[in-house]
Amino acid sequence: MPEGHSIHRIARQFRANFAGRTVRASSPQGRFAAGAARLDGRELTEAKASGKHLFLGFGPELWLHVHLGIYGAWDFAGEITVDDTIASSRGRIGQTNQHGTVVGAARGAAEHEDSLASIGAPRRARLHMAETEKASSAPAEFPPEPVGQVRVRLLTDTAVADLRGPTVCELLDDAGVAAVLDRLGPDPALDGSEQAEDEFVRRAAGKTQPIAVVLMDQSVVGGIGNIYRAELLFRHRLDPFRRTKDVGEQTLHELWRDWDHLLAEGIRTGQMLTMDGLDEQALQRAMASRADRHWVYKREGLPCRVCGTSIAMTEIAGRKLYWCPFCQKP
DNA sequence: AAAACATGCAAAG
DNA sequence: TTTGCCTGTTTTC
Repeated sequence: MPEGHSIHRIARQFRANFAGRTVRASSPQGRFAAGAARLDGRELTEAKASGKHLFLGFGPELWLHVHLGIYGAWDFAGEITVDDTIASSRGRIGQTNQHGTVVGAARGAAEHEDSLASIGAPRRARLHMAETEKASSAPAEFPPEPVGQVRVRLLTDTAVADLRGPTVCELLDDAGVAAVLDRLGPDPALDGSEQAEDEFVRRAAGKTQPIAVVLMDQSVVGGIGNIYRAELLFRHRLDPFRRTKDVGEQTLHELWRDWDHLLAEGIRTGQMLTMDGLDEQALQRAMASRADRHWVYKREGLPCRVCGTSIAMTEIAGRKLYWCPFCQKP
């Protein structure tokens, strides 16, 4: 279920707790036994994300490539770093100032940094990372017994990471990683350059498919899922069904920059906050209820926050699409 | 408590 | 086009 921000946070977790460590690798479930055997005893050297894809490097020419799909999750335990704004309570989100503006909102790739004030020294804990995150107290024993269908377990002296339910879990060499990255569209959190922005516009601009479909096409731009798609379209008051070639390059550039902004916020907070500038009260409501968290996503039949029109929903390309028929008129 | 649903994707048919 | 993944969350009974 996770969209791009979650995968970047998982990559960061691996950098913080596993990079530079020798790992024991196994497949408690058995379905990745051969792959785990090849990883076993090697050093985890690198962790990066592009779109919804995670790449863990194990020295030269050996990568673990993971895609979580809908059900996938990583569970960390042991001596691990924890983002305390998430914690077990589902968290307080970023400080807001008197204008209701989010303070410290990242504005680009340069600000996607690992060193966040909210992440302290490693401590004994457990951390579930999927589309949402939940921290809890550490299991009594280390390493803990695998729970459920653990495809891969990566274990250091002090930390363990269990992968369950992935759509993709495979080993690649450098060329294999390059091939995957090549078929993926640019990801502003991986590459916030102007070239990446131009690449997105180039990949999108000529398409006759609806903009709602193209935004979720991972070969056009990385990391946008069903929620960010719906919310981006509303934020730009765009008719979801307009052919992408008719959207205009200016708007495509604006969509890229807004995605950069939302993704940076998602990575920073661990939450998909798609309504900027909420006051404290609205923020509390948003945290308490999904229906109060977004402009249109999962708000079918509820009044549009801007014009009061009933939010519409239909299925397009097998996924539910939410939009305001008035604000996002053709 | 049980059922329905989902913030994807790839493989199978 | 359908199925499998294999789980957490939300909704319904």
